Amino acid sequence: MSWTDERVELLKKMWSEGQSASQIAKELGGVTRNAVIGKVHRLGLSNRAGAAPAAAAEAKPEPKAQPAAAKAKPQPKPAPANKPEPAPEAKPQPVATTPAISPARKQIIPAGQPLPPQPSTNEISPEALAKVSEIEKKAKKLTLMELTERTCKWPVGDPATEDFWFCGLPVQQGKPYCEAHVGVAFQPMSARRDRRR
DNA sequence: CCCTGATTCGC
DNA sequence: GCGAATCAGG
Repeated sequence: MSWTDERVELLKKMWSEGQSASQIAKELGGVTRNAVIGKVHRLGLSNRAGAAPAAAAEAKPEPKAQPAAAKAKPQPKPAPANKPEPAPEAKPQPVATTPAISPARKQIIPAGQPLPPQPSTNEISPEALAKVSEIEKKAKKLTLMELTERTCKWPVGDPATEDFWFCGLPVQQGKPYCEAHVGVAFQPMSARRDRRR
């Protein structure tokens, strides 16, 4: 595949829209994200200047004044030092509360058996909760089968209803949930204690 | 581990 | 000009 006018145009469009290089590459097909990034640079729009007003104070004193000896090929190649790897220490402890109880559930009585006692909202930080309800609008609303190792597995709604789905947003590394849901699922023990009412 | 963009350099 | 390999960061 070569960079035809239309392909370049699509590239420019998507790039200025904030699409990632990999997304653009997928859309275009026949190219890798590296190719896209390379092209972006050659086109000179690496600064995402597509629509960004940009900060006036763009102090870019980069003289770029490389002495004639530009061919300089330093590459100090620092030695990969060992990683002491801090220490587990104060690791937040997973809270085993049942997620459910989305704001949408309200007072509707589940069609089936009454749900088990739900600790729900009262023990979760308001901030985290707010964050959740906000991103839930953007949720992918996946079905059980659509979940992958990389999609948030946070359930939303009532399983006894049609109004039930899984968040599906990109998960936080290692975790089973997206950032927002990790926020309500995992809490430092202290925070949990303090909230006790 | 997954992803992001940035850079280098042989082709 | 092109883009894989690599780098650097989240």
